Amino acid sequence: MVEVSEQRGPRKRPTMLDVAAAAGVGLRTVSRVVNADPTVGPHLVSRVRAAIAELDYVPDERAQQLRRGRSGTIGAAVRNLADAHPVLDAVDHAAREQQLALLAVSTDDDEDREREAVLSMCRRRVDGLVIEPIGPRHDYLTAEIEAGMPVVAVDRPAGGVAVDAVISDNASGIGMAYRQLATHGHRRICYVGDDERIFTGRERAAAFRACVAAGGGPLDGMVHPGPVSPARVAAVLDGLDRTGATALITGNAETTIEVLRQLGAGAGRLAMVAFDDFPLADILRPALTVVAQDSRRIGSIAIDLLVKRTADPTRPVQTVTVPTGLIARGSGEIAPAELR
Amino acid sequence: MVEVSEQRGPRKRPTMLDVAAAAGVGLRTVSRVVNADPTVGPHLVSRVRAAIAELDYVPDERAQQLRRGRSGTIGAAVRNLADAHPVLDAVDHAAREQQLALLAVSTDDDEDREREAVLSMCRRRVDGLVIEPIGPRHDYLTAEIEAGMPVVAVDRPAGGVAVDAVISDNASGIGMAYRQLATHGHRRICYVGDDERIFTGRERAAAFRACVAAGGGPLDGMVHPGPVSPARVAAVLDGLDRTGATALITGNAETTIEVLRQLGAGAGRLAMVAFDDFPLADILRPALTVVAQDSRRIGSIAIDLLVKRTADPTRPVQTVTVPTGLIARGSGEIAPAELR
DNA sequence: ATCGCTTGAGATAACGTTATCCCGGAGCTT
DNA sequence: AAGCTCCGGGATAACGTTATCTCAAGCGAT
Repeated sequence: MVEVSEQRGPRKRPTMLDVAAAAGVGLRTVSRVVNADPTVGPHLVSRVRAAIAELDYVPDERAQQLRRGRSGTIGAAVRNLADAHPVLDAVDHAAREQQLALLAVSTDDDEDREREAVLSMCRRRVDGLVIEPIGPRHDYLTAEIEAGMPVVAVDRPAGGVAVDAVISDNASGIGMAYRQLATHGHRRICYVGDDERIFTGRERAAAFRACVAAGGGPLDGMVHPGPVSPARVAAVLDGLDRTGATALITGNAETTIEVLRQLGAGAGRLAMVAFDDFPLADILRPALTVVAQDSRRIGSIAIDLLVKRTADPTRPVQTVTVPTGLIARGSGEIAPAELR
Repeated sequence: MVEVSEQRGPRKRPTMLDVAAAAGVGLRTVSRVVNADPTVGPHLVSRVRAAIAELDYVPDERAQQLRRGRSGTIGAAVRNLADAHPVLDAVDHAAREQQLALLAVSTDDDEDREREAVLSMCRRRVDGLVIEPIGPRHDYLTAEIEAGMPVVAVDRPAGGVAVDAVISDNASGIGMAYRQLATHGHRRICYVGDDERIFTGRERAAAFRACVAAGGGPLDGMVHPGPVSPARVAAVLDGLDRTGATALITGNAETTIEVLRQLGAGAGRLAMVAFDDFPLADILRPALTVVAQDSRRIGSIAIDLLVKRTADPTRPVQTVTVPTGLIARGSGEIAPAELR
């Protein structure tokens, strides 16, 4: 399983001083050329350029960062790097436009891990922090924020500390899901989603209750927030017959997938709208109607907030709510009579 | 859409010198305490600790890096951050175990973008580079490698430069897919996959041809390498009837998804094995039989190679091939007679 | 012809760490 | 009791940049 071949040994890296010596100019002049300072004569510029090429000189950005006081890096602590993460991708692209590199770590949905990762990024003096908060409290950031570290929370607000946040309009999303099902004739609609100890779980369950109350449908046995587990999902699905529910709203992607897994071939036996879009949702049969978050916009607003706060650290903290959108694909447009 | 609240202004960050002054000790002693040097008396240790807590001192890792000569960071240039990326996740976890941070950039499948991103990481003096190579040539890395930068290519080998690589056993994977279909009675098997200008596309198409040749089946009109596009996939699917193919092997996830999208409800009309596993493949109907790459292992081997090369830069360059595995879920186990 | 002003370029001091060197005092031997 | 080692701790010089300051030369203006 292992092929072998050869390689040369390493050699020392040239520094600005080496370039200066090779070009026969002062250290500062090399720095000026590297930074495209126009006050260097064209003759010297070309001499320095030649020396740089000759020696394969590559400036050490760590030293630049130290000297300049900025790291040109923003840190992103996201829940997961393995699964699709459109927000991270948007953050990556938006950061790149600002000439910022991205230090990415996954928090694995672990509170301690998040703290550790975030503080590690602070030690690296990143120019800003994008956090998908896990735990309820983020006091450990207080000192950093006071020291001027721009922080923005995405998806959920941070607790116990005043930071900018970008969150999806969960209530409106649930509202669209509910109305879509109601419009297609469903009166008994059930909701299963995340634990209410989690911000999004809390918001979405609350919004669902409000919809039912407003719509006048039955509420008893229809709302199922809680930790995502196969057993809990199974219990909810079993309960559908008892309550006579003909439609289901799932509150997050994880729940959605577990529901789909258990429904299997019986996916057509109830109407369904899922919170969170995901790749392949359009390939399922029936194709899945979803409430999609505008990840690209969330990411770019996050970076935008960071940049703005960097420019003006005293600006008021704000929470931006990004609209969600319903994508009708079929599963939510089945009338009760059409269910098999 | 915007809520406003308040925040305090920033304040200056304390340095080691400030801590030393506050604790009434020498600068060096603070450094020793921070680095847990045992040669500091317990009395001073507690005094320094108190000063650190008092001032909210956080060491500047950039300065440490500059002084120590190592950045404690490895750079990963991957094709895409938006989609699921198990290798990146594995790299993240493996790096963490080595106390290394992860600088992640997406190359967006663009050759120039890759070069730019990689060189940017070199300027940051990352301790190692994990690259999912895009273009055919990576000569731009020569100087860096000679300067001692450890580099490992994943998924595909790098061209024109001697670096370690971790790649999946594409040939064996295609072999398993082919045999699985053959075992279930298929004689006319078709392959559609990536462009042969791309390494994996080339390897997998070649392996498929070898399988057909060995199995004695028809080859004419059965092999369809090329850039992934809806039109090309449509053409291939149309051709299935003409050639009488009863089974299909797809060469990468992108192709697989396009095929599934076009098959829609007709997914049961041919047997299918896909190269590359993806989330939800088990939820499709029929559930998708796949050849899965061992992403976790690829990622951890990549970091392992980086660490080893850091320890011994003169060690021979090696290419590690990681086995792939067939996961039978149904779509590949349909006999020709069962096709509807 | 001298003065002042612009322009190009070098010397030198940071940036915030860690490593090297050195020193003063305690504890030991002879 | 003097000389020795040992050890805790401080002064100071790096690490590789950029910013400030200085200065010499060139040049038009009075």
